[in-house]
Amino acid sequence: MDKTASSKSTRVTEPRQGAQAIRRALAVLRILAAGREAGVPLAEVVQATGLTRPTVHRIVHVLIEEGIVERHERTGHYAIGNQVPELALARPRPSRLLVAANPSLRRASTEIGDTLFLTVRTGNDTLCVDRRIGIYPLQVLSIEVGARRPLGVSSAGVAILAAMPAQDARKIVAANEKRFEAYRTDVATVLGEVTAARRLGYGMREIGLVQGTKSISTWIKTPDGRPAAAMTVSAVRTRLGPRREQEVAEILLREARTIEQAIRG
Amino acid sequence: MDKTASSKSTRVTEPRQGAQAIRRALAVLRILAAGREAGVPLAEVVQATGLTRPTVHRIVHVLIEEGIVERHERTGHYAIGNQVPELALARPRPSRLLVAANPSLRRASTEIGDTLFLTVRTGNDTLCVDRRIGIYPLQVLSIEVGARRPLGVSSAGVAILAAMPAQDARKIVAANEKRFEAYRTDVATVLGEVTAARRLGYGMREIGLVQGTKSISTWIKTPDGRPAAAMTVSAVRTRLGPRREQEVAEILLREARTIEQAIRG
DNA sequence: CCGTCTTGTCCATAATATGGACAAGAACGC
DNA sequence: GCGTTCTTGTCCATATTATGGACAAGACGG
Repeated sequence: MDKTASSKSTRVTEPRQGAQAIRRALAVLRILAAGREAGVPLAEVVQATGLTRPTVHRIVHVLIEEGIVERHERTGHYAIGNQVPELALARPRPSRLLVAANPSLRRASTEIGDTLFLTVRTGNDTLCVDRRIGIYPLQVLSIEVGARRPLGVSSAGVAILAAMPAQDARKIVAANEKRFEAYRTDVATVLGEVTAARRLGYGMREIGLVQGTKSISTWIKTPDGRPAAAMTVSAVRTRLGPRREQEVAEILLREARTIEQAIRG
Repeated sequence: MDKTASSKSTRVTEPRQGAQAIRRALAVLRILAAGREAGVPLAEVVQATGLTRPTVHRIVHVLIEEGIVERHERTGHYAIGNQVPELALARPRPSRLLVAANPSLRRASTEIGDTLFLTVRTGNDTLCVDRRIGIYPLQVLSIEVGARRPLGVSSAGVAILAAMPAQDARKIVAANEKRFEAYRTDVATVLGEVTAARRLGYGMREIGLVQGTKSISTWIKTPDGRPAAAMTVSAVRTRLGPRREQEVAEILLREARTIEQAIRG
């Protein structure tokens, strides 16, 4: 009687059934989360999840009745509702990672002077959870705390993918395929960047999500060896020439290792 | 063609179908949220939701796979997972209410000197969203930000119930019946307290949830007239005799009206 | 080693969620 | 005004999905 394999040590559990609807609702929520305050039109949720329109419509409206989703009067777009942060209050804030990373972020921000981001992996997305503004007058500020994107479209996402087994990374990238076009990229490009990052030891994007910017990201692994987060510097491209790229990468790598020690404690 | 009534002005929409499983999953989540960090054993979720054990088990484990729920190694209890605050980041923090209430809380805290709470209604629960510690050496601190309880078991809950149409209040109290016994109260007691609060103009509990304490709560209504929150003072009973109860209630009532003005803006 | 907890699993069955097809608005052009 | 092309919303027969009774397997205690 060994059907779903064991379930103790290995992480091969996924396929529990009898809850399609719940999984779908969560998939919808994650897409809505990517839309932040502004929210997302129904059609986009349909496209991003691959569900049919009636299904998404039904799910979204039930979630509205439950207070989990809100609808913007003006645009008709759907967004994460009040009740989500209310549920979140059940957990201790700030998280372990944020506490562990705080000194490193402060140190690196002072040393580097450009904008620093701390980004976590959540499912198939990256999520910006902290941001430090540097002292230089020209800062890349367009990415805010809470910003969520498919893994692979930012340098942080590339770094995180590079730090996991190639097969897992491929699976995630494939799962995000439908969402890539909105960011003007595709599976092949992303996989190429991931391979490059593996070779370099850190993630890099010559063309940041913001026009004219460049980003460098190092991954941060949990004690079990899986990448959980990334530390990123973004700056106008001209401020990150080859020599400085090297310098910045070294600082980021050093602090990433420090954070890894700190979460172990 | 008037089936589900209109849908524009009136708030009678509720009964959308085709999503039983999603609603159930959310009901489970709300119970887990009440368990905060410590979480809740399966049996208690079963009891509180009225669902069958196999159903709760299935739901909870799917939510674990999805990262929405976590399980405590030690106790086996289930709790709200990482991904919930991550979804919550999609919303602007702090909320409008928190911003609007801030000056009032500061003022009242200085004037009164005992612990002040701001509590919101969320579904059939109250949820503590802010707390101010006063200057007196003996403070009621056992209720923390994030604490969640069935509407009706705290003075804040009684105040909120008192401020809504009697019929709505009765419906909520009835829905919470199963959860009351854990707080050593029942439907009749709660309804009695609600009636008393309506007469007084504020909620009051001679026997607070903490032994030997007394609490006074005023409700805060949104512009549409529905109570959304409550402002509470808790203190050791001896510090809240009839004369001081009157004083404190007046301050709370004054600040509640101020907050109502502020959220209108 | 047996009773009494708890949590976990199975599977036939009924009920639920599904999605194709159609409808109803909204925004635009002319 | 009237077609055109968007978007979102609804219906309902159908098969897929979630359900829960019954049984199993640990964990604890005496």
